Amino acid sequence: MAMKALSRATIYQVAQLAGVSIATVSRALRDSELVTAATRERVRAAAKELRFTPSRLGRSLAEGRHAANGIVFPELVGPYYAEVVLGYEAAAAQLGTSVLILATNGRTDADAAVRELAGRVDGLTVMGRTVGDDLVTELAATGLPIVLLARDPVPGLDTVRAQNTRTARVLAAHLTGHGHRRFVFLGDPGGSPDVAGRYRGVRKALSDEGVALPAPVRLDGFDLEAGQRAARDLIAPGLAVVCANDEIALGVLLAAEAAGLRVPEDLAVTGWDDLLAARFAGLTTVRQPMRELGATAARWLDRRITEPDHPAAARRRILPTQLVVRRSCGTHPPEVAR
Amino acid sequence: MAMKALSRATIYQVAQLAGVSIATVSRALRDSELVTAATRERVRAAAKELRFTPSRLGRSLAEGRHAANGIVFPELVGPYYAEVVLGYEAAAAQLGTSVLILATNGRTDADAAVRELAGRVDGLTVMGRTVGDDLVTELAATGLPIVLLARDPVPGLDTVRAQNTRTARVLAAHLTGHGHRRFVFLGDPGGSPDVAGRYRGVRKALSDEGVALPAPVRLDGFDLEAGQRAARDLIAPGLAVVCANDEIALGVLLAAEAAGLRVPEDLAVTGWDDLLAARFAGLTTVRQPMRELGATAARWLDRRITEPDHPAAARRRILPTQLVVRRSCGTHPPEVAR
DNA sequence: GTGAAAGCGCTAACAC
DNA sequence: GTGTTAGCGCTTTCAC
Repeated sequence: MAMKALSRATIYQVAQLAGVSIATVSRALRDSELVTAATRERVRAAAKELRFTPSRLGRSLAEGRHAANGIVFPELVGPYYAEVVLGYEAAAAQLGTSVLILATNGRTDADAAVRELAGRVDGLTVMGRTVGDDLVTELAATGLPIVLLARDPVPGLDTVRAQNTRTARVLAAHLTGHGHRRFVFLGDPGGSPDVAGRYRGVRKALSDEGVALPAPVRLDGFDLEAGQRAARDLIAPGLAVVCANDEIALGVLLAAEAAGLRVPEDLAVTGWDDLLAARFAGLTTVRQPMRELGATAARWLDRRITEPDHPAAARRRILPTQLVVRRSCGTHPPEVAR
Repeated sequence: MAMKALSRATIYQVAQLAGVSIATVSRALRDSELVTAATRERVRAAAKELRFTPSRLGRSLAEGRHAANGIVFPELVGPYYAEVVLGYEAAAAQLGTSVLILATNGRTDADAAVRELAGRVDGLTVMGRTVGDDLVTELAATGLPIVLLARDPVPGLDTVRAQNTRTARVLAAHLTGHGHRRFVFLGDPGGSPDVAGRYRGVRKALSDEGVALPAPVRLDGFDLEAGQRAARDLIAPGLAVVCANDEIALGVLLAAEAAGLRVPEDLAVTGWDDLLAARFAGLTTVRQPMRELGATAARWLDRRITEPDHPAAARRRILPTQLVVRRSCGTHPPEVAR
């Protein structure tokens, strides 16, 4: 009987108890073919009695790998990033690797935090507006596998993103189809590559129809309050407000209600992401495959990690997104569901 | 000029380049007082030239600590867990530790995954319905600091949770105040300690007023679809439907609409969590301090890790929650805002 | 089949 | 002040 297991047992103790060398313990526990069934059993029993679990640190140091990878994202507020991270974690777990998360979240020392993270993982997924391309390039140059997610491509690196520009054009066309001619875009294209793409798409579709899209209205955030504040001194009857994401759009909806403007009769509003709230707010928006974004990044990264000798060309994938028409974009025939 | 930095530099290379021993490199880079300014500079320069960053593995192995801790949660679906995890990450980052996340998410090998995670961290936060108390106790017995989050206490371990029972009583009283007398509870108390507390509170408050609460209606999930399905063959005029969380409640709302029942005239519905969608659905619910839950757990865990010699008694904290009255619970005077 | 021993990259005693 | 050296806990040649 083992008396205590307070300080974790090491491979040496198991070896001693089983009457073998540490090498044999290592082999036996890893199901190597080079051990007798009898020895294996003896070692197993000893390990069990001592409640032995190999030290991750010792193992990683010896193997030269962490069996973990990291994801860096701007913030976990709002369901969007959460869903992406969940998809990532689920895929990584399936591949047998642990996940370290890092939210840069307006942190001033984001670079340092990412560098630190880089030292703990076999590869890194870098999302959107977190750190600059220079750091990404620098880390990639050290041989660290990196996948870019929802972010402008960098030569030589895999990139996964969602369709922005094209669906934004569809969205804009839908709005002009409703007869809208006066537009504003709420959100900072400089704040995220995704938003930049959406802005471009809307502007393009509008200019194709001879409608001008003013410069984007930059907000001090991506959340509901930011949208609400901005909308207050902006909204007016006849306007179509295209928002960078759903939270902003929901803020606009609240502001409109407060101002006594009806949506969509007086004001059209659209979002992006198709959050749960969008459905209940009757918000026209664009759905994106959030989990799939995360899962794809995790799988690609794993491939880069496990096949380092396979320096395949950088891959790029753009996952499709989809316009979801609800009430907020204009008056529809009655059969249009919520 | 360093020619390449493809394979990461080690402390030995820096030592050689600087013409000192590895011990001096270690000291210089860690701002030890035991090095001349001149030496320090020389080492710094060499390290910079080689783009040297100490190996996390080597360092952790030598120090005997990971400088990381983990959080285990059931799933990241729904904004609730995401917010908790964000609060956790933010607090941990401030304390200088990395965060490993693990979503058990219905995984059958949750125990194994948690054991594996336990080997990578200095401490663990275990949330809700993930793994059993037996495993938690076992891990705690090895000396691993553990904090329980949104989960029934285990002797000797710190526990952080949100107020459930008491606010549930307030909620139920509010409903009877509206005149409701027929109730159902949607959600499985066995599926989460939080839900169990909510059910207890509602039942208690009702029985205090001589109203009986039937056995809970167990769902096959905690999401919108589950609520929708369950509501279909359940809802009837005059019923007050108390839901375990907002997503279920939102599902009920959709089912009610489909069935041609008006809320709150024909049917009262309440949720729990105060998701963004609840606001737009006019759903009466209970707000909980999600980020604060995560942040508190992270801070408590850090304290346990950094002060192992301080075997303070197990702490328990119940963070307050708050009833948010909207339209769905009953007809209100006009001044009740959304 | 099994053991001895050499690392993996660092930190921290202990010498000088 | 700086260097030497012994670990930290494992994996993996290389002998036997």
